[in-house]
Amino acid sequence: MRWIVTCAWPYINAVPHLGTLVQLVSADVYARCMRKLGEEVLFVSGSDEHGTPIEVEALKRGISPKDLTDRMHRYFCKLIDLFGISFDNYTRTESPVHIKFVQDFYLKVQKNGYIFVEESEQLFCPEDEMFLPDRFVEGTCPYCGYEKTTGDQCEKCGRLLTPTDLINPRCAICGSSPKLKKTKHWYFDLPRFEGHLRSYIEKHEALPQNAKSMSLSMIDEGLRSRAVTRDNRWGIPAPFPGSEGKTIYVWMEAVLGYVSAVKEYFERRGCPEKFDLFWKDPDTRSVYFIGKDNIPFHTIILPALLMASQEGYVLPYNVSSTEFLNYEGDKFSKRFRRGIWMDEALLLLEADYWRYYIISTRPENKDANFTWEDFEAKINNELNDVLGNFVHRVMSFLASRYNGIVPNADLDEESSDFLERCLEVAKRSISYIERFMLKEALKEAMSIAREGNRFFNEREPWRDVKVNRSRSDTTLIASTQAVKIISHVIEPFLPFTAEKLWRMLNLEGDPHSTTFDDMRIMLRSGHTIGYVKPLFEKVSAEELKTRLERIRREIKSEFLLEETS
RNA sequence: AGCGGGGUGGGGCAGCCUGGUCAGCCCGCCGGGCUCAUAACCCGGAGGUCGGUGGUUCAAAUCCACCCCCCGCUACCA
Repeated sequence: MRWIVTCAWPYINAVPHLGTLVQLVSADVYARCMRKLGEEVLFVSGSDEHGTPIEVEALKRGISPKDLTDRMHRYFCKLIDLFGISFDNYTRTESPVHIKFVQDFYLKVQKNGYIFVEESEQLFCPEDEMFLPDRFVEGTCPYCGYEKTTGDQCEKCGRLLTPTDLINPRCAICGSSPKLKKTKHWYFDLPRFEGHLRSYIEKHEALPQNAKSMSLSMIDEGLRSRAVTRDNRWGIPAPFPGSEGKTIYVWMEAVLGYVSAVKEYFERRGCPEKFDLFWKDPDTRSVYFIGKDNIPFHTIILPALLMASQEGYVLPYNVSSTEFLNYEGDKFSKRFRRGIWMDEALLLLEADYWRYYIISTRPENKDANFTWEDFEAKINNELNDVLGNFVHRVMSFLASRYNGIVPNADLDEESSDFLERCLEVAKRSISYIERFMLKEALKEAMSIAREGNRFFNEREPWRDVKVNRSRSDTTLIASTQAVKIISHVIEPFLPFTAEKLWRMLNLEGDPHSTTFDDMRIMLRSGHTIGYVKPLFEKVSAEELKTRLERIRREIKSEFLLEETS
């Protein structure tokens, strides 16, 4: 089986916060796990850099959109690397391969008869010389009289609006009053795929229930055609004859990045023919880690586009969507500086602390809440006390009483039962990952350390080492082996910790390229371990908050890591 | 407003599809044990009748109806 693992393309109008990290880490855990199962995996994503918000942001800064996204993309690549997200290709929507792919793709869709043209009237700002998306028109709500509502939905009374409903409409960018102007757009004939989409979704067992029911109810309500083009300047030029000056709507091109990123990967490696093997072979499964807000783009728009191309692309195998991560009971907010941003996080603690927290609070069924108190508790009482301490008590015992050398003894029944249990738990953890239940999988992985602590306690090797040496030999062999098992099982979640364990155990190779099967291989007696050092340290929420405030005060650059590195 | 998801001991969650053997897990709390280990580890205990109301059933957290609260989407924000 081949796998294409992806997550939603981060929109890079600003440095992303921990919410974005949920999708990145989730996808990474899955990709790493699949690799260690010996599967063929391609893990891709990229920066989503077109669209109005970026155009506006660039306008505000007085630079070109390309300059803005060049810089953001570079910075983002750095963050991804520091968080240990193991992309095979992290690209961007400005990639020439992507641009050409999207243009060719839509010409093909048009040739297949799924594109039509229609004229409509839209608000246009003469000052900025651009058509305004609904969100970028402000005005007074005709229902409740709220004066600062936007053109899609009233922020006060919640009623749905169209921008032309607004009293005194204003351009949200410059404040001048927009005029109605005629414009022509190219539409994707989505309703024609209702039947195919319905049967795809109904028959597709792997799709989770939430994605299914939401998508089916949308189809039941009736799908509408969607405009493919926009009047934006910043974006991929629309390829249709007569569409000069228009660009492709960001969402209608960003979802195709999942395909183009694979194409780019193989072209770069000089084997473009492998692209078909990944995207057109029924033995390939594609999985998407996304937030709940964009399920329909992955269960409806993307499959419909793939169908419309008639290229035989494989349809999404699973769309694993999470709810939202909030911050201390509120939404993350850049404006109010509420939340934690990815670069700030790295200045406070190493990536694995965050990876652990992110997965253990992964909002799989309902919104989750980051609180400093919870963060401190999880890091200290679980990561530190359960995992860190188990590893450390075993390794330091081996170092101080055995000179760091794995002793020679046979396993007794109790200790081989223990190792059998560890392997079973490991297997369960892996199977939870395969079923996209990452939170549960991490819990299982941690419970190996829990088993280990119990085993070590019951066997009391500190007593045996004086009076019954051969029994404590056995205890240590089994316990050290459990540490080795942990180094495998934890790798998808905590890759940096897995590396540390690897070096501490003085194993050959690295924990990333060996398969899970290797965890069964016993450490040889006489093997010398590398070094012993606590894996983690405890954190103090108060201290972290103070440090964060200082960082925000002292580092003026928007790119924190560039100034400090 | 419509649609989708959620509401389970002090906190965080699982169970619900396929009704009984489910009230389970982690943290915290209380008591005990141990001393190899980062005052870490192990064992035991207290604490919930599963948002509300009504219904189906021999039996409901689990199915049905209505209601309340939170989140998201509703197609030109991404």
